Amino acid sequence: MDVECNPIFSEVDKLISLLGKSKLLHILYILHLKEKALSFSEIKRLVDSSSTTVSRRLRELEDNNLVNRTSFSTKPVTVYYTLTQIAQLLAPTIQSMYDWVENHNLKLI
Amino acid sequence: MDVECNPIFSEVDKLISLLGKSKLLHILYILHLKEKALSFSEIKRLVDSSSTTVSRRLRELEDNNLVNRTSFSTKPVTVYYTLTQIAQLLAPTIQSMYDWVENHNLKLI
DNA sequence: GCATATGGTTACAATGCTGTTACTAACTGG
DNA sequence: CCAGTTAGTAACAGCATTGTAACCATATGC
Repeated sequence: MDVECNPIFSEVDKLISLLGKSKLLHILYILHLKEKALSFSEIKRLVDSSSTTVSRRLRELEDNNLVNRTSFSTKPVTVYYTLTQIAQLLAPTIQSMYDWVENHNLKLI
Repeated sequence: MDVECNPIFSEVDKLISLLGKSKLLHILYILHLKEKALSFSEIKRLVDSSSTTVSRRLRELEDNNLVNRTSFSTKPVTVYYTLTQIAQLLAPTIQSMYDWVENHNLKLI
């Protein structure tokens, strides 16, 4: 076992710390469900959060290669976000978390 | 979608906040892998953490019905922890998180 | 000129979480 | 009596995260 020596455990720590940030999981889930590129304002509306939070989360997701950011020179500018290939492989895991919550009506503290 | 109105989303928030606490996911994972009851000190050793942290996490897991706590009147007293049935249903999700990290050698920030 | 829309950033105070240290209590063995 | 084992708890300082409010630039419509 040797948690302290196994690099997998510290990498999982980073992942769960990232996923635990407010709204981040919902952003990934919504991008997965919609199966298309979403703009900043669409994401902001769908997760019902402030610009600050959405901006912070999208930046962190991009830094970790979990979302692609593409900006188009429309007027005004629009920026679209999609899941990266690696994030799409994580999507079933995220989905199963939502399913678990839904199927066993919990009362977590 | 309506994240703000959907009770599933706020329940998932609670779940991910819980899972995000330090060492908590590792405790669940180890209890899943070992497939048997583990004592406080075994858990402490396996996840390589302080009494304080292990104590806090086990208490939170118990409060959320994710672990069973059973104490035996040996001398000195021993306390054993196991996954609840509902936690066992979450175990594949947790396993898939570890697998994802292992299979796509990441460099998360 | 002014409001609105897009997509953000900055600063700040409050809250929450973390690790460390010290401590408890019951019991055994020497 | 003293050390060691089991299973924790209490207090505290420091760090991280959060939400709020204000602000920025660019461009269109009236």
